[in-house]
Amino acid sequence: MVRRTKEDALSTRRNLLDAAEELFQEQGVSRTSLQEIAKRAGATRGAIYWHFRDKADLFNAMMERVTLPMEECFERHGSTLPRIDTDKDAIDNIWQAITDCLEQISRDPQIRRILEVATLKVEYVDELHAVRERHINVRNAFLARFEQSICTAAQQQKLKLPIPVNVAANGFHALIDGLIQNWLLDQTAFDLLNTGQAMMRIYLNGLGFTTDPQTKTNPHHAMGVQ
Amino acid sequence: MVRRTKEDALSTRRNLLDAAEELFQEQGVSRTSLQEIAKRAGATRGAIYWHFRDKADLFNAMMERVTLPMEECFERHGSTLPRIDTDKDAIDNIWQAITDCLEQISRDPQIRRILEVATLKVEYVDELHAVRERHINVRNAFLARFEQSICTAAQQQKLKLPIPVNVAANGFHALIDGLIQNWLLDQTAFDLLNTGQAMMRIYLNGLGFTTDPQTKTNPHHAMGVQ
DNA sequence: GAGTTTACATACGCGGATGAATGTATGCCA
DNA sequence: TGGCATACATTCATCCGCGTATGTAAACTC
Repeated sequence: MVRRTKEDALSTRRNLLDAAEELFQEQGVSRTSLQEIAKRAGATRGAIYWHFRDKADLFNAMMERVTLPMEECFERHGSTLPRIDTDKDAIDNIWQAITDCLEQISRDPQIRRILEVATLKVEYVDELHAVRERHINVRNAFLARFEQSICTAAQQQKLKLPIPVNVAANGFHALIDGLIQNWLLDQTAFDLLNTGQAMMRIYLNGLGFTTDPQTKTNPHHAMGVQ
Repeated sequence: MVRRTKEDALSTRRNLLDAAEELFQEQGVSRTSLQEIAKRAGATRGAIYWHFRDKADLFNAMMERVTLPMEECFERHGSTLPRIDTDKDAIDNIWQAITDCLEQISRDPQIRRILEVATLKVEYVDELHAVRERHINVRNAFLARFEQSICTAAQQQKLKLPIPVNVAANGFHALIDGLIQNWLLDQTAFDLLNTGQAMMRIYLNGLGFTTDPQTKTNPHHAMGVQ
């Protein structure tokens, strides 16, 4: 084989990650050999070992391609901490961020594939525990964020929460997370975005918040999705 | 090694399943060899191949030890379909069943281990797809059950639901499922039972149901846990 | 108490995956 | 236009796990 230019190398790397994505989804991570990945990418194992240290390194690189855009959702909608004197309702930021996420998952097949791999097709142990830690960190960031928002919103609406705010945050996260995971298990079972918004309304309503029936789907903005 | 009696054989089988449980939890299913399982159980691979066809068969047998007691939770509380003229509130049955489940998970370390393996330490592909199908079936049964209950309860309380009943059921399931999975990810993060009950109250309240603040933890009854 | 079955242990052969070592042809830079 | 680094391909040695075949001694049956 001939030596490639720098752009060719990047494309090779992309092809490897794409092939890994597909094969991981089809057969699971552990049952997929580097040989197979290389073959589908039209390369050899040599290319893999050039771009990545080992399979775990490749896996982590693959995960980067989805965690980044997902985290952007939250940065887009209120990266600053909510303040009581903000014009918009504090709940609204959360609502928008989640809606944004769900839309992205519904629309982008690549994100779907990777999420499916991450939730169903990989064993969270030892050398892949970086992903697990990242998972937990994302969750904690989400919880802290939501606790703040819900606290502020309660003050805005002069509302006494029926349960402690951290419990409310945990529940909200469980709701969204469970919804996504269940949807990944059978993507024809229900509509992710609609059901998700309905769930949020029910839950927030149960907390005592008055949510104006804003089913407004935000007009798509340019996203940095690969 | 000497030939054992029938009871000894059963105990060997139990030991193998116990060892598999532990090792699967520690290193994941795919990275655990039958050799290791046999060694920890104080036996050889011969014993495994006597009791089980292969690793997938062993895995399924291990799962049986938790799916059965969990399914019993629902059979205990209203195995019959809810009727409008039933004395108790239809929601109450669901509440009790979920509470029962959560208690069992909190209490029994074996159930916890197996659930952890099932959600984090295994790849749901090909030969293990029996488990995945069982998962989906359990979910569907749960959904059907909850749809019935919520429908009946709405009539009992003369309530017009804000969202379609199947959407409400999906959301409820996602909430409980997500809660359990998140708790498994970090069991010190929150209290499963209390948070679960709070979540149910919030969600049902959001649907419009009046839930009497019944934090009543049902007195433990004898369970057929293994 | 002889034969059969059970409940394993041991031994064997095989494929396949991994990581490292080595080969190689080209792009790039001075 | 040489020389070095790049971007792989190829080869090699090793190991490990699986399934199966076979051995075996005790339990059970009659």
